[in-house]
Amino acid sequence: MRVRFAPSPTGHLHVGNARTALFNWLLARGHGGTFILRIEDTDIERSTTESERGILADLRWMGLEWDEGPDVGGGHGPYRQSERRELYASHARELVERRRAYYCFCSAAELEETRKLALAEGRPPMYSGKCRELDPDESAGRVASGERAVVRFRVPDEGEVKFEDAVRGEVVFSADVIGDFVLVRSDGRPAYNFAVVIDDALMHVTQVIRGEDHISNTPRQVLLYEAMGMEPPAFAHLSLVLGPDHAPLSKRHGATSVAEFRAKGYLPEALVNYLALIGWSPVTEAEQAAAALGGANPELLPVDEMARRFSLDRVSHSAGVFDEAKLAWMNRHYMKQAAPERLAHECWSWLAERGWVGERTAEARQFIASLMPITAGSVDRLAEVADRLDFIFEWDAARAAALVAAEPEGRPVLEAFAEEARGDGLVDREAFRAAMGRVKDRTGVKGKALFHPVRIALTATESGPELDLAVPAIDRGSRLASGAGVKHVVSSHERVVQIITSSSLTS
RNA sequence: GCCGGUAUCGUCUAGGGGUCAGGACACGUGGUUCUCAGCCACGGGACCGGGGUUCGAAUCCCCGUACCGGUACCA
Repeated sequence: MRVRFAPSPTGHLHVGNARTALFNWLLARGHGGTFILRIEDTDIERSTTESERGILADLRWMGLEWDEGPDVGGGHGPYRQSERRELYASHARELVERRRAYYCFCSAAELEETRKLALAEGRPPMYSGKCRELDPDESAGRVASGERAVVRFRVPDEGEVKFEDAVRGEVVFSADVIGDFVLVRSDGRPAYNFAVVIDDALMHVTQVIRGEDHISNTPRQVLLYEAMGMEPPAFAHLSLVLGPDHAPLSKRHGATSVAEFRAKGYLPEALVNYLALIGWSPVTEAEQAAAALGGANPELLPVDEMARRFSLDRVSHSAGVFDEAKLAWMNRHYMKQAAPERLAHECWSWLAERGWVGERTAEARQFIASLMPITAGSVDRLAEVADRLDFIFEWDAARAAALVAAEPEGRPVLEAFAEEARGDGLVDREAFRAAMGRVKDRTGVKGKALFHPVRIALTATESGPELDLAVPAIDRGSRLASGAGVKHVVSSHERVVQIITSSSLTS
C-alpha cells in the first residue's frame, strides 16, 4: 500500500488538510504501507518555499512522518511538481501523438466570452471543442513556430465514467458534462488534473485519499488513466471541515491552521486526537457501553491505537463542524497527562514573553517544572499557564486584598474565619479543616464559595508568593504536596488572621 | 443553470425494519473541609419534510428542501 499527501505550498497547513494528511498517515501506518509527501507547486504565482517549509514543520510537529518526500528522498522522486516538468511534457506529447489530446489556440478572452454566453443561456459552461478537429500536423506546425497553445484532453462525447469511492461507494458521472480540460498550460506548466495523474501513477500510489473538493475532478483523472493505459488507484474522498456556521472553515472563524493552534498552546497529540474524530469514529460499541457505566472516555486514544483501528469504510460521508471547545477539553486532558518537565519546556516561550524566565538553566527548568502541577490541569491551553502563574511572578498584595473586599460573601466568611483562627491558632491542616467546617456552620456559605475568599486572602498575605504555591499543590497530590506545602499553609493562615483582623481589608 | 455529494441531540458521532435511539464535547442543577479551575453525581437535549413499501420505518425506495463541492490556462 502506498498513500500520499499532496499539499500545495500556498499558505499555512489548514486543519482540514492536516486531517487529510492524518487519515492517509493512519491508513499507511495501520497497514505497514508507505506514506509519501508530494509538493504540488505548479502554481508558481502562489507557491512559496516558505510555506513549504511551514507545512513540513507542521506535519512533523503533529508526528506525521513521511517515508518519501522532497527532503527525505525516495525511489520515485522528485517529489516537487516543479521538478517534474519533463515528465509531464513527455506524457503530454505522447497523448497528443495518439490523438487523445490536442493543441488548442483559443485565447483566454475568447474562452471567457463563450463561457459567459453558455452560462447566460443556461448551458453547462464547457469548452466548445473549437480546436478539437484542427489538423494535427498543422497544429504541430503552429506550435513549432512558437504560437502559444494549451494541450487539451479529448473527453469522450458520451458514456459514463464511474469509480469506486472507498467512503461513498460507486460514483457515476456522465462524460457529456465534462468539457475538454487543459492538460498543459500555454507556458508549459501542467494543470492540476494532469500532474496528479502522472505523479500518482509514476509514484505507484495505490489509494488516493483526499478532500471532497476533488470528487468532481476524479472522473477526468479516471479518463486520463484509461487514455494512458494505466490502472487507476482506489479513491476515497473525505468530507470537508466546516466552521460553526457551516461554512468552510476560514480565517473569520478564528484559528484555521495547524500553526495557529500550535501558537495558541495546543499540544500536538490533542490536535491529532481531535482531528481524527471529525468524520471518523474509532469507538467500539463495547467501549461505548462501558463508558455509560462510568468507564474510561472511549475517544481518548493514542495515535498508534488509532492507526491500528483506522479503516476508510468507517469514515463519515458528511461534513463536520470544527469544535474548538472539544479540542480545548482534549488538550486539557493531554496537559494533565504530560510530564511537568515537558510542559515547562512547552510553556517556556509564553513565560519568556512576560519576562519571567530567561536562560534555560537546569535550575530554571526545574523551578518552572515544579510550578506546572499547580496550573496545568486547570487550563485549556499552554498559553493560559502564564495567566495562572501571574500571582507568583507578579505579586501584588494590594490587588488581591481588593478582590477579597469585592467578594459578596467575602467579608462574612473571612470574619468567621478570623474568629476561628483566634481560637486554636490553626496549627495544622486538620485544625484548618475543622475551622472551615465551623465557618461553614456559622455563615451558611458552603462549597467552593466558602473557600474562595479565603484563598484570595491567602494570596493577599505579605509572605510572598512561595507559600501560595503550596496551597493548590496539596490538592493535586503532586510532588509538592508533601511536607513543605503543609508548613507553608500553616504559616499563611497566621498571616491571614493578621490581615483579616487588621485594617487592610477595610475599604 | 448543470453535474456530483451529504442529511441522528447545539457540535462530533454510534446504531439501524420492532432499541428506554447509545457515547463524547458543550450546557443546566447539585456535591466537593484548601483555586470562580478541576473532579464527582444527576439532568435536559436528536433520527430534515412529504409520500410510498411494510403488520411495523428513524432505518429501505421516491420526491422535495437545505447545506457543501465542482462546473478555470487554482489546486
